[in-house]
Amino acid sequence: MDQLSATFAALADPTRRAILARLTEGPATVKELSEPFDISGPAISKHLRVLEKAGLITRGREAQWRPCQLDATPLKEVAVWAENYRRFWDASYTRLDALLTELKETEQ
Amino acid sequence: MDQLSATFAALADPTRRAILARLTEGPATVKELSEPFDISGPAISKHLRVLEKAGLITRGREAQWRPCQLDATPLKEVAVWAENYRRFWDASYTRLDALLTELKETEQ
DNA sequence: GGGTTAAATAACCTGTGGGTTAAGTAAGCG
DNA sequence: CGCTTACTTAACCCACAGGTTATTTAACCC
Repeated sequence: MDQLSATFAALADPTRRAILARLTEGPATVKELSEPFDISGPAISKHLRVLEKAGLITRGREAQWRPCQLDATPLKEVAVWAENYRRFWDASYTRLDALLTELKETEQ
Repeated sequence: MDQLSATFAALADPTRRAILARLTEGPATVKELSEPFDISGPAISKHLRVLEKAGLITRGREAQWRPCQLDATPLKEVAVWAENYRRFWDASYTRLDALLTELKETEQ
């Protein structure tokens, strides 16, 4: 699976997006991250593994804790990818497109 | 499934992203869209249904053709969502964060 | 009407995603 | 050493995603 697909797949789950949001406030342990959800520890571990494989988090080791930290690098790729479609949602670009089309027609 | 999750899930597949890229060049029929891939028609139909449910394409009806058209609106949501993480990948923001932290510490 | 083309639907297979519980690993602590 | 805490791994379940082939629907064309 390519990098971008892995990133999108990781982001498709609300729990994982919530984990990323929490990590914007700073590093956290697995226990802390699991607090807001009523799903089991192993389920959280799996989510973290997906995020780690997608390169969205890095993990440390401090005694019996495995602190997680956000790595937003892949999100830059997402932003860049989405930006390429800006002209298709942006109204001013749409008007520009219409203008260009019109010009092209009058040329012929 | 919420809108954002549906969008990310739709974007997680490379075939579907390729279809969106093709549709930036203008509307296309199902046949035309399936041309570049060596997967069956029904498989393409399923991909299109996913894209349609995510609101990324709209479909018309012209005789026996069902032309597909790009609707990038959900991609704006993606861009906005990703932009919220800009300060975590942008180096200058990182330096700003460091500066703010430093300031906060000297205040105490 | 009969044949052809475009596309969707149905039925099926297989892999994987997200969840569970139970057991294992690893570190702190009395 | 033995107990507790933090976390992972293993084994399992079920739903769904992505693919297939075969069939159906719908429209055009002769």
